[in-house]
Formats: sequence, C-alpha cells, structure tokens
Amino acid sequence: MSNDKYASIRLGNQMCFPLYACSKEIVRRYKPFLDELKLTYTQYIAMMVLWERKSVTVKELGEELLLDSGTLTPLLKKLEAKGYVVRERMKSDERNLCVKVTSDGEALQEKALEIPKQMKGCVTLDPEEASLLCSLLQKIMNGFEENKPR
Amino acid sequence: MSNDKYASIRLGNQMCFPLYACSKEIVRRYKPFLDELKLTYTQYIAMMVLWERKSVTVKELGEELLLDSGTLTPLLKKLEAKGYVVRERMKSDERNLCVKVTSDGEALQEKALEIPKQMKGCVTLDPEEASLLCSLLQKIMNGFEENKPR
DNA sequence: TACAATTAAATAGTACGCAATTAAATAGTA
DNA sequence: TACTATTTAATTGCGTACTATTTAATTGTA
Repeated sequence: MSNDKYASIRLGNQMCFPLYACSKEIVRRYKPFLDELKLTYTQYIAMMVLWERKSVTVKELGEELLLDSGTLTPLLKKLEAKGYVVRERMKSDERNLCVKVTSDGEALQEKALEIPKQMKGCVTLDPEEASLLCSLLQKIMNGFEENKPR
Repeated sequence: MSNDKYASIRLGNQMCFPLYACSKEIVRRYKPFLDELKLTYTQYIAMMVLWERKSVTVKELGEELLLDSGTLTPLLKKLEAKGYVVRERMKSDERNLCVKVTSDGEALQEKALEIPKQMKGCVTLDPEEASLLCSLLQKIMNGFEENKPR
C-alpha cells in the first residue's frame, strides 16, 4: 500500500471506531422500545440502578453509571417530572441528594421487562460470544481504572 | 435472589452497558490528545476518512461513519472554518456536496500519527484480544445490516 | 473559632444526534 | 415536452450529553 506510514490512522485499522459505531447503533435500536416507556437510553440505565437499589445518592449513581452530576442532574429532574423518582437532600449531609423510585417508577419495571426480549432479536451474538465480548470490554475498563484520570 | 423475575433488566446482566460505557470512556481518553489537534472525536474520524480518500461526498462520508447530514453538515462547517477542508458542489450533479482536504488538513495527518501511539498505553488489550473484540463487534453490526431500519 | 481544603451538586456553554421540513437537481414517464 | 417521483443535502428545532466552572456544605486544621 502506498501510504503504509499512515496505516495506524486509517479508520479500518482502529479498534475504537467499531466500538463507537456499535455502541451508538445499539442505543439507536433501543430507542423505539424505550419510547414506549418515555425513557432515553441513559434514563433507562439510571432506572435500572434505581429498580435494583430503590434509593441512591447522585454520587453513587454516577459511580455505577460512570456519569457525573452535569449529566445526572438534568436527567434526574426529567425523571422526577415524569413522576418516576423523587429527589431530596439528605438530612445527615445536605450536600448529598438522594434519589428514590416512586410507585409509578416501580410500575415501569414491569413494562421494562419486555425490552430485553425485544432487543434479543436485534443483537445476533450467541450467549458465549456475548460473554466473551463482555469480558473483553471489562478488561479494557479495568485497565482504565488502573491509570486513573477520574 | 428475591427478584429473579427482574434479572434481565439488571444493569450487570446486560451486554449493552459495558459497550456503552467503554465506548464513552475511550472517547474521553482521546480528548486530551485530540485537543492538541483542535478536533473532537467525531471530527477526528471524519478526518481519517478524508486523509484516506482525499475527496468524498457528504453522503459517502455518512455511509462510512454511520452519520447523517444533520450531524455532518455542522461538523464539516467547523472543519472548514478551521481550514482543514473545503466544501463545494459537484459540477456533475449539483445536489452532491464534495468535501476535500486542504494542505492544512493534510499537515494535520502528521500530528495525528502520534495519537494511536499515545492511546496504546491506554487500552490494555493485546493484539489477539483486540482483533477478537473487533470481530465480535463486526458480527453485531452485520446482524444489524440484515434487519435494516436504515 | 477561623480559615483552607475537600466534597457534592448545579449551572453554563458546546457538541452531538435525531426528526421533520425544505430546496434543488435529476430520473422516469405519459 | 411537461409532469411526477425520487434523490440528495441543507436547514431547523429540540433534546441529550459532556466538560469546565461555580456554588454550597462539610471536614480538617491552625
């Protein structure tokens, strides 16, 4: 090839682009299903944490989702406006904001059960491949944790 | 576990979240390096296509990057404002807008060569793992192509 | 106590992504 | 030729998300 010198910055030779493209495409595929719950993908993963933990501070939520308050504050206000959560400062330390699922929010969990079923037909990996993919992604994330600009 | 019924919508049991988180984290790691070239990540992948092809229509660029004109038009205008590309209608068919790299844009390629080197230290997969990851992502993308809301 | 440092959330500014609409050019057809 | 349909990209508007900065509360320390 004439410009081998530049091989490292060809789109096709980089790992990051398939990752970036695939991630966006999957989020796009979620959209029609999530629309029925009136949730964005980011709101959906926040609700997943809330369904599991019932009550969580913004900081804890951010640690779990790798999002900061700049993303979460407006997102949680929208979830509150939809009636899925309530937000209140903690008495013990007023810096902390505690987010709790409402009964409407809990009710949403039932509807959400449909989503993984609907997405299954969309992602064409068998279970072994999927878990392999997850472990590779996990390894990348662990590597990040070690050298830590966070 | 008490609520196995909901296992499918627990964050930890879903493949999409590691993918989403990992993709975002990698883009974040690119930022300090890309800042030196005054590029965002999306602008960077657009420049990669342009470095390789010298000249490309908006449509072709969008097909390669999986982005539409709503994203590309403002992005390309910014690249033009920085002097990295020029945009001009094609004589043969005036509907098509052709994007070409300028000499400043080409010069940027030299600087860009540093980026994969700098990122190497950041992503902790060995070559075999990386190519395995790519092939799994490719398989997902191919599956999407088959059932085609695009 | 007073002051500095730390922590948490909110805010402001920018980029991105999507949907819907518009405009222009070309292709197809009566 | 005239008319319609299709294609392509630009534009607009809106919502989401990320970064950097600011504000408020708490903790640690002189």
